[in-house]
Amino acid sequence: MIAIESHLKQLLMNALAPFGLKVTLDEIVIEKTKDPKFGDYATNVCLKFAKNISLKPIDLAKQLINQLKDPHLQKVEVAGPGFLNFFVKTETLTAVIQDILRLNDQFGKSQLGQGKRINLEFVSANPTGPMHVAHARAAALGDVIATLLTHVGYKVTREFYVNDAGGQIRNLALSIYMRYRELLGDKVTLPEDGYFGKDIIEIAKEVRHQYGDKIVSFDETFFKKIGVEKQLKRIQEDLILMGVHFDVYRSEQDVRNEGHIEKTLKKLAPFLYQDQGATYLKTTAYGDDKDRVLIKSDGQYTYFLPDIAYHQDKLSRNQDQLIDMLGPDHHGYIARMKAALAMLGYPADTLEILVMQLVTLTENGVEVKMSKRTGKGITLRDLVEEVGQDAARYFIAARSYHNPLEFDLDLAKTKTNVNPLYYAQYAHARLQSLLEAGKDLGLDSSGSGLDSIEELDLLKHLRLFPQVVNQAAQARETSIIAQYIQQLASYTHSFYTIRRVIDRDQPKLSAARLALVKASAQILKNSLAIFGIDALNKM
RNA sequence: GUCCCCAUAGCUCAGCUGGAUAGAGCAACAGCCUUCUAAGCUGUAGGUCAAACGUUCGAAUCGUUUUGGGGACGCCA
Repeated sequence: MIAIESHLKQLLMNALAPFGLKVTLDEIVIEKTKDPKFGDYATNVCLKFAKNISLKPIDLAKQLINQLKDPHLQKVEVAGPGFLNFFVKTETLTAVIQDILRLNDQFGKSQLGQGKRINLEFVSANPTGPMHVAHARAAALGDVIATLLTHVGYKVTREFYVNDAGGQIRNLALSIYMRYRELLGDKVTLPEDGYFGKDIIEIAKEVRHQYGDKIVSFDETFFKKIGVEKQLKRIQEDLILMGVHFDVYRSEQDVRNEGHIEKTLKKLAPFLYQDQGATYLKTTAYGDDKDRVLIKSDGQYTYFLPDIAYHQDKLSRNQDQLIDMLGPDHHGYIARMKAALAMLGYPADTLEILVMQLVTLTENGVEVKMSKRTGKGITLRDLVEEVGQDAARYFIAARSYHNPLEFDLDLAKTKTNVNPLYYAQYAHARLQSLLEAGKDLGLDSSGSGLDSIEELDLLKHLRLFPQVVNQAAQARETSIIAQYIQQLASYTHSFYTIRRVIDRDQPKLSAARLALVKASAQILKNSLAIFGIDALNKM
């Protein structure tokens, strides 16, 4: 299959040269037309560059058109104020069918990333309690972005940072201990910043079951270890519910124990200073709006210092680029972490931070804040149990991460056309049933005889898939794939309804249409696979 | 006060490396099943792209300002 956009760009670049216009490929914009009367593709180069050589756009277009002879083009027209409209030969458009049928699930993949290693850190929920809907969003998005990057040739490591050190974990340990004492009949006062959830009582019960009543004093290390283990296990169970797998769980405590902090401090030495007993990092030297404390006056580290050490640790594990996915409350953190990495000598684009916006849930048009079961905030588990893994993943990843997400629970549960995931699945199931019913007719992948609007729309859209995947990966925008899927499903349903595929009086045309059906089904499958969703053969 | 995100149809959202008449789904209305899955299709209606100014042959898209909404600004993590 010829990549028509780049082909046309090349053609235009060569054609413009004799006019004294030196234009790079990147400066030439080829766009898909909205209206078939403008052909298949259009360019605005004449509008853009005519004035450089003191011509009217329309005159340049008229002269240029004679240079634009090409075997793939049926004709080229000048339109409007100076657009060039390209009408592509049908044979060129149908060539995509053969490519898809040859490459199957490889169609759409590329080597754009050239094997570059990307470490994508996401979720990293604190092991102090159950994961909530915000974590669900991070989990689904991160996982789909990772798949997307893998598709375009990056080597991706999915990483979860376990915040198992620091004050909050001490609070967790203390909370479990107090609940444990409580079980033994003691009157206790829970720590002010403690954790009061039912999960803590459960853990205390398990501790008592396992160790009996013999623990008399607060052994911080012991309770931390127990607490983190239990909570992390729960988190991992939840991630499985979401269909998310991490390659690396990296413990903050390990990062600390392995001496990364000391090493990092040493490297940062030129940028450190003391003030009122605290150690500051001069992040303002690299664009932050104020300097940040690394070591508090009581000798404890802030969160920031181990986190710098952690980023250094990730990079030392042979990673070319880091991507962090964070919630909106962390946006202030971007400048300081980038500053720190710059001080450590890394190029500015080493760290990329995706700031994800908030999630709200609605039911019957009303925002749902509390879980019906627990009366607390809605957990990831509540969400998956309510709508299922596929819908949860699709609804989350179908929206751009940088906009707030309104998750409509009713919609995700609806098994009708209202639900975009069902719409796409239904399209796939219908195509599969055609292939089943028409398997005696064979497939004609040459595409000869396909010339209706419905067929051409579908063909043009199928051709776009590889570049859509690349574009989505580069923008880290899974929503672009969802848009593509909805459009593909729409073209598929129109084609299905309007053109009869299996017609035994016209076996040649049927075979050609079946090949198109097979190709379309394959791309529906490939695109859903990016979301980690299996296409359904029957519904 | 500073910073980040956002504002497009009644609702949920696309479109934003500037381009021809601003799109989709839902909701509303009118049609389409004796033949491949009606969980579908076709059509009608619905808009001051928050506002103003600017850049441009051309602005929903770029810039400035204003308004409105959400969030962040710790020796918390």
